Amino acid sequence: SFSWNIIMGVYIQKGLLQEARELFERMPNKTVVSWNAMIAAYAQHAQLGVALELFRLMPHRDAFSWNVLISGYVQQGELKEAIHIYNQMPQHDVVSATTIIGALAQAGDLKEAAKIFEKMNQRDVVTWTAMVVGYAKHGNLTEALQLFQQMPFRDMIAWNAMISGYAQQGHLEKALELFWQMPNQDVVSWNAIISGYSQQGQLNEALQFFEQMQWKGFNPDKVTFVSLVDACAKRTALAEGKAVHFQIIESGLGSD
RNA sequence: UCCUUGGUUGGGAGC
Repeated sequence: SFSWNIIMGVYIQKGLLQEARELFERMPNKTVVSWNAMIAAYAQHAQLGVALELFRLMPHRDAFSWNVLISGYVQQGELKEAIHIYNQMPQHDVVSATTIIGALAQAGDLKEAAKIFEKMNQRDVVTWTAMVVGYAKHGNLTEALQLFQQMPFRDMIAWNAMISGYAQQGHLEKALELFWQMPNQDVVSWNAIISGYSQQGQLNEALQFFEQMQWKGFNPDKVTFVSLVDACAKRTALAEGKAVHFQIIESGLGSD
């Protein structure tokens, strides 16, 4: 049954829902994972009705089943309905709570997000990061930083989230301070700074950082280049734009 | 212990 699920997963990944469904129907030994995967596929492809129908039909539901459905409603922007399902869930786990926290935070309802956050008995690094991002994206960097500092454990995504928060609000000095403070950077960290400069219209700083990232052996990606092109366009910096364009071709990302 | 759910970086298009 593992192998059936894996093949079904390939269909789903390619967006072949009909094929996945046919396989699902023909599977002699459907497990809860098969059901969950099928429900997730429909939920992510804006077919919540079908997802819900399968959810109701399935013989045994686990936490994944609930979470898959909840995140489907969140992804389709149906926060109210997502919360409604969340409230019907027999036992919330860290994923379901984090999904709702993330959705509330994104919608700007940080009070409600914080309420759930505080009520949770276990939070993990994902939960903390969702809160940090929520505050940062809504301009409350003080609260974001406070939570960030209170985190029991910080992974690279958490660092990047905090850095991006500062960068997006134009606080590049603070962003840089954290950038150099973090244990290791990845391409996302570099991009966060570069796009921050780009959004501020600080093309020279962005280009300087771009060079530096390459000295340090990081490969720029599509996001890096889009940020730079954007910065060049803002300043109508034709020469710089051409230089960046040349590097895009050189990097093999020209067709993206 | 393998298949299904939640957090971080960009311009545009779509929902």
